[in-house]
Amino acid sequence: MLAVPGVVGHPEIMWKSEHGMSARKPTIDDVARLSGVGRTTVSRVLNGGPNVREPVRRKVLEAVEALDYRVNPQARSLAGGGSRVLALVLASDLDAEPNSFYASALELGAVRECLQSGFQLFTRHVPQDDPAAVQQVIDIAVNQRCQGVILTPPFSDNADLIQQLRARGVHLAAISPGGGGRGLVDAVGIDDEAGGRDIARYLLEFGHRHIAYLGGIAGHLSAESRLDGVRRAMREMGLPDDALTVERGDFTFRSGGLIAARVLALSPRPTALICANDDMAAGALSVAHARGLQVPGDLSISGFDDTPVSAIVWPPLTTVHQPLKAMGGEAVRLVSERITGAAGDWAFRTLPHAVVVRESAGAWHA
Amino acid sequence: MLAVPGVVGHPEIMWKSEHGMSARKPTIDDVARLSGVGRTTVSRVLNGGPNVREPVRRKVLEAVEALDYRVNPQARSLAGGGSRVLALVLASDLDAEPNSFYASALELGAVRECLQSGFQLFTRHVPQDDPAAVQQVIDIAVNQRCQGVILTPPFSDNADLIQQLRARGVHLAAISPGGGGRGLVDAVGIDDEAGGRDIARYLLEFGHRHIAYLGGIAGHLSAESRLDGVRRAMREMGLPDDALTVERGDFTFRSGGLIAARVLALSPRPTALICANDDMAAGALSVAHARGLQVPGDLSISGFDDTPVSAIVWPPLTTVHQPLKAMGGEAVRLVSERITGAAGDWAFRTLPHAVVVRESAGAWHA
DNA sequence: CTTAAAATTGGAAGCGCTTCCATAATGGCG
DNA sequence: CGCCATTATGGAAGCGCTTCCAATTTTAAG
Repeated sequence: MLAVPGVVGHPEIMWKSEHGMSARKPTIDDVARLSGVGRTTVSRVLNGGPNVREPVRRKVLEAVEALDYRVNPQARSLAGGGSRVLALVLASDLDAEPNSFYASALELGAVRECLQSGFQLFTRHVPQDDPAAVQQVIDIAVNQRCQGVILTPPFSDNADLIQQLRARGVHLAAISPGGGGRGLVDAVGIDDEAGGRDIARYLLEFGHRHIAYLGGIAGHLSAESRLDGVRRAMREMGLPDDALTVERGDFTFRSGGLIAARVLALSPRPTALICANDDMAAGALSVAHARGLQVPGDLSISGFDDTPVSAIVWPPLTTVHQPLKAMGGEAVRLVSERITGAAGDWAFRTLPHAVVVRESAGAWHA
Repeated sequence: MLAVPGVVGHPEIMWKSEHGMSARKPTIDDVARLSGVGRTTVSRVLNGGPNVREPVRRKVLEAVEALDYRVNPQARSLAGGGSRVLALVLASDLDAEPNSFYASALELGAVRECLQSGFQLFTRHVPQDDPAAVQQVIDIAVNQRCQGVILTPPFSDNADLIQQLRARGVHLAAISPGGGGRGLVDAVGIDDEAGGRDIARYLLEFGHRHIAYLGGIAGHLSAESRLDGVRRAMREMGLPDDALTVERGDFTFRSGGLIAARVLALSPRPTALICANDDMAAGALSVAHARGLQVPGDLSISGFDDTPVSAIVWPPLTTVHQPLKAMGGEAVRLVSERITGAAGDWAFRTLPHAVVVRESAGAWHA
């Protein structure tokens, strides 16, 4: 290590790196002293402020390097720099396994963007059906002094929650809001209605005429518009309303199986199952296997989301791809723009979806 | 809201809840004023300190309630109360899907425990094969001023990383360390060797005599001892060494399929595949399906971990259950004990595992 | 060369909390 | 009833940073 003039006289700055903890982490004042400028100037350099001449900036940066200095985020936050903390709120049924792949993909995309924009991300799972859920989300945001919160369905549609968070000065972005959150908050999502229409069309082209839709909870508005899309596709193909049977579950593997069993007992038996997400499709697939039905020979099944689940099951699921990572990243960008102060109307960014053809859907044996 | 004596004269405390942000969040001084005690006393109550008389404590708590006061964690941290931030570090191959279920289960358990003990948890995914991984983990810990870090495999075995983090005053706990981390750090895990032995025995009892072990990367020590267990079981059953074929992948679905394909081309063909985790088993299962092999009729397959993947595939996987949530929780407890100051030798808590019998393993057609 | 305007820079005041230390109240005993 | 050991309580000093504002240096006109 260099013999640093400014640091002389502060013997407690030494690092006893061998036997445990260092005596003291370098502070902004250490950097200021070492680079021979004022504390304020260092702060300017660190925060990309204006009015710093190039040679000065370089000197400061060198000192930062030499001392391996890192801004203390807690101090920065206290001093008014903003906590730079964002929370990603995911719904989950407490002890049931969360829809991990969906959540992970969103999180991954969000974290990556946070790294770039210098935010810190917390991911928190909140039991969606809990009546205290709203309060819990607020607690998360307020307790940690989050500057922003990213809401996922069905929280994206909770106008009350949105209102309350905003009243406490928290900036927001929503992922896939349906009617509720739309226009109330910055958001990102795909065109769910088109997604539903596309997958339905794909199936109808194989000639399927009895279709069942395995949906999620009704309050999940974006998933609900997938159903609207399915209905539209059928109408456009001139099919009667009773060609479609609709049943609802809760997006879990288990409920997919339960509903599939119910639907497969119908007569005439549907030849295709359109599921609201991949997990439910996987559940339906298991039931099909258990009954010895060939997929897609006896029964076509489609998923939604294109999470890894769709590739893991057999046969792999034909599904609708959602760019979840990109959605997570975009959500971060949206809140961060709000935090930076950009005003204006609530944005809704629509990202592209696509039907991913694998092997679980096709024509059926006569 | 109550007309609060102490607050009079501070008109800026009002909440303009309608049009956006509140003017100011209540501080500890507001609580002190309202309850008519000193700031220090409030702090004591908030932190469970000694020497506070019951009526005083109650008064303070009432004021907290009335003002909906929350400690500002940033301020507390700055003042020396410790950041109360923990980081859970997970390995992942950057763009490959992380083993989400494994990660989520650990995280869920950890978060739950954190809620109880008042810690804040960050979950961060670090590309394991990156040479800069160690530095990245250190950055996460240092930048956020984490008090503790929970390491998962293969970081649990990285003595260098452990050393460096400790040198910076970060407290640690490791999940499932193998040789490397064992004895260097507080840790929790199952008896992997016994787990491997148990599942191997289960299969051998069906009479399998040609077995392939689909392992993970060799550096993943705890998974490696599962293989030791398998070997031991075979030896105990008097089987020759060449009854076991060992191939390695990287714990992903994809590599499971790749290796399975290779192994199934062997002659004589193994009648059972023991996989190092559920994802690889799922990959192997897909390959079996693709080749028209009956499972378990033609081929038995077993997983490890008992993540939801094992229930989602068909047939559902016989696997070894790891109490992942409990492990996550225990890890938090371990670091938090260190932070609180309990000294002593490094602990290793062994949690119970169990063979979960489902349908992917059994006897084979003669 | 002056002189005002613009660009840099640093001093000082907190942000909300914990903690050290001094002060005040309480209690046990002789 | 006093006196000293406890037990309670509050005052004041920072923790490391951002930011307001005043001071200083440049630069651009005049």
